[in-house]
Amino acid sequence: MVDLRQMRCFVALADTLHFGRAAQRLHMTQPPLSRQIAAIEKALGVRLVERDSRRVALTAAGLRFADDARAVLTAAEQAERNARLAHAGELGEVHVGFMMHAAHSSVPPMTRRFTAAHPGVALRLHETFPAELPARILDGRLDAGIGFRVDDTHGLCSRVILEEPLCVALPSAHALSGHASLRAGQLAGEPLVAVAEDVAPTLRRTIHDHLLRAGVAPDIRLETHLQQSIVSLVAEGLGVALVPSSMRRITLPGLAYRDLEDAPTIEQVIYWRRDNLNPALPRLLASLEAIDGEA
Amino acid sequence: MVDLRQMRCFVALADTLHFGRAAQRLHMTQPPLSRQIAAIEKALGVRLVERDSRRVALTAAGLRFADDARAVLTAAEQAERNARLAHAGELGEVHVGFMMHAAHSSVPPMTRRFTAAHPGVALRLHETFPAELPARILDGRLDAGIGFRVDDTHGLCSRVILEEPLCVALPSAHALSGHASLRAGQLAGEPLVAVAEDVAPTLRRTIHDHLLRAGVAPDIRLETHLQQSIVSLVAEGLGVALVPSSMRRITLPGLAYRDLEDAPTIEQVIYWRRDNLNPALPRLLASLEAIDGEA
DNA sequence: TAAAAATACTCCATAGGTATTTTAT
DNA sequence: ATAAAATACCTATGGAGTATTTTTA
Repeated sequence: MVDLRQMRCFVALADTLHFGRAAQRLHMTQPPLSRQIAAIEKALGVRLVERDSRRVALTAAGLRFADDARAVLTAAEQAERNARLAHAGELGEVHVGFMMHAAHSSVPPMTRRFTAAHPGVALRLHETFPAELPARILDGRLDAGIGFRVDDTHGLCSRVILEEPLCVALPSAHALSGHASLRAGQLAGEPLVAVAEDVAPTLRRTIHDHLLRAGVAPDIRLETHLQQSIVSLVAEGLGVALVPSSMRRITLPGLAYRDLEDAPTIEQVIYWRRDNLNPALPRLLASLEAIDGEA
Repeated sequence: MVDLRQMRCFVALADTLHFGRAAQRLHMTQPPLSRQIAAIEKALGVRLVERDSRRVALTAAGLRFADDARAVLTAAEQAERNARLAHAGELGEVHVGFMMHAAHSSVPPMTRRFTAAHPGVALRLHETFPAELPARILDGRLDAGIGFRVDDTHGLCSRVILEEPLCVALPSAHALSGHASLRAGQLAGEPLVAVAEDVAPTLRRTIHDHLLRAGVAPDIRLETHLQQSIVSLVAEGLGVALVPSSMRRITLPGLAYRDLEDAPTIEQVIYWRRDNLNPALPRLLASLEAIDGEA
């Protein structure tokens, strides 16, 4: 079979149409070049060059092979370059799962920074149910996940990327919506909408503790899996809720948000498998530095 | 630089993820394969495979390189295949120039046959002024030309592909158009339209001789370069003409054709450079066998 | 006759083989 | 203890160099 060295020989000859000068360009002498060309023709069983002592000309097959060989050579160079780029984390893809509410806080600036800094790496964003995130990271389908703090048990690393206060989401027709800001105590007796315990235990506990400290017994009437669902239900007048401030980007008819005085904060973290060796992952983490506050 | 053999080694390893089995697939033993992989990694300066005595796994760069290497290998195989096809005249292109009136006789069946029989060869048809045909064939821009017989002087070969009788083109308002067919003698005194002497000497001479034999002195009033122009001028009432029968395909308002009794025939030939080594040219010539009469 | 490609012969780099060691579970 | 990759060492194929011959305009 014809190898790359032989293709390089042939391309040089096709370019120069002169064995001596082609050999010179290849940093070799003429005789081995003649032998390589002969070897190629023998391997293919096809005459590629018409030559006599005065003239070297490509046959139709030679013309074709020159083109194809050039393409193969550039593809081979590209393969090497790509391998180095992939190793440097500048070529490839990163799969990031995120809980939907992050789409309104950390995800947009992260995406802008990362794609600008590393145009060769495709950032694949996957909207994912909170409960599925750790599993998909552990089985390798995702490189990283963005969501609420998670128990760092099973070989996952994490880093806080955003800390935001909770605020109150309430029906705009609600009596309390007349106030510019609310205290936890004012929520006494209100039916609450919150995420299920197993979906976001930290958030759930934060809300619980804050209300208890204000002497309010939490009365959770409805549980959902997504922050989206919470505000939808609130907009329908089915209760009030404490949600991360970035949810304020989502506006719905009948829905109002109010600041919560002395609001507890909730952390948004990115986590990934400690032994993930996608070279683009460190680049992604770097793009998340100092995003806090930018959102 | 990484060569094709090394790429084959790497692809086998990427496919099997096992040095021993990959080596087996490559018809070699494990140690040289290990060395080849190490050599690739050294050449690239990039780790492509994470391995220990239990597990072999590709890195991100390795995954990328495996894909690219596969592409390079198939491109290399394609290059070899293409060279053989081009040699066999089954891949490439043939450039054929033709005088316009051949577009209505030999060119259509030739095109149909050739493209059906040799789908890999692009048949490039070039409408060409008669005077330019031999020059373009001699300088290599055309592989072959289709037109009237030409002097076989300068290293050109030719073959007759069609022999067709002349017929009379005359204005439909002309008195002679009342006859179903005409004899040469009836054209006595009619102003004639004909191609210029230097454009198609054979045709010109054939017409001339035929009329003279019938005792008619040719009265050529207008000379053109193309058969098209002749019938256009005839349609405008500027004279009558003797044209190849295939011109009857061209109908114009005011234009009529009539058979010519004892009509002389004119040959259509294909000619090419004797030393043309386009392997597709013999295929083209073969496609022209027995076209005579089919048009 | 001269320019250029082909051939003859030599040497060495390297790919592959066999035997063995190292490594991690 | 075992399966599998790495290493050591050897052999031989083949690619490149030098010198020379052949070819054709």
